[in-house]
Amino acid sequence: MDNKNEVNYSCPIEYTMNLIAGKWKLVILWHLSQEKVMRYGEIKKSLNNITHKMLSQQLKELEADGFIHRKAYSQIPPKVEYSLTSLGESFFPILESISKWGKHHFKENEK
Amino acid sequence: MDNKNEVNYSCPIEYTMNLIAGKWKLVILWHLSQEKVMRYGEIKKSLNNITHKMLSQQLKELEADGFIHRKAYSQIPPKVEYSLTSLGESFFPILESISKWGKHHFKENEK
DNA sequence: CTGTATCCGCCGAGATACTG
DNA sequence: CAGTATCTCGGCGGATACAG
Repeated sequence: MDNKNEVNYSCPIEYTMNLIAGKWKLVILWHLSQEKVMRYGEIKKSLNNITHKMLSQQLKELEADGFIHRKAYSQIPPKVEYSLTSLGESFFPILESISKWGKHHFKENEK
Repeated sequence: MDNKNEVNYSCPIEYTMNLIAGKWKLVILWHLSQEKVMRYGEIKKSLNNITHKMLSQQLKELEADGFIHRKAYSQIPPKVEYSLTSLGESFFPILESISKWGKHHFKENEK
């Protein structure tokens, strides 16, 4: 009897990638891990070419997955602060290894 | 004078993610790092729900980016072996940290 | 067995406008 | 300032067939 009706993750990478795949999530987590607390507008400025819609969408998913915490101040104009949860912080080793790789291999493409 | 006409990678993560984003690439690299040499059919079997088209596409991109090496035997039926290049092997720290994260956090979702 | 080509439905993602 | 809703469209990705 096989588990036909379940998603069968053949490996942990597949499992993880289904949580963080996409161009933006890890980048957002990375900035939050550096700055600790960031407002919506700050996050937007730190990313290239991300649209308003995409960013709110990604933030919502990250929050739903329990990776980030959202604190809204009830005021006009609104102010919202984002920060990593402890689960979000558990990505730090991944973020570091990717950042390290990027730094190393990006240099070779610079003029 | 700002570099307006260039893609401005605000951080190394963004740079790297544009190379390996997507659900499949890291999974493929991971299996190759474990098995060293795999035939097309072996890779396909090791992945869940990937279609023929998607796999050839991903393999082609990985080869174009210099992450994997492709060795074709001129025979009928054909035989093709894929393996990591040294650049591909440089992803190992990333793969390891993701695998480690997945193993740890996947357990908590098992029954 | 491995790879390419074509057709096509669906949804990711941009643009825009509106709300509190 | 932060977020939602609607409309729209290109292209991702599945199914299928064909080639070597």
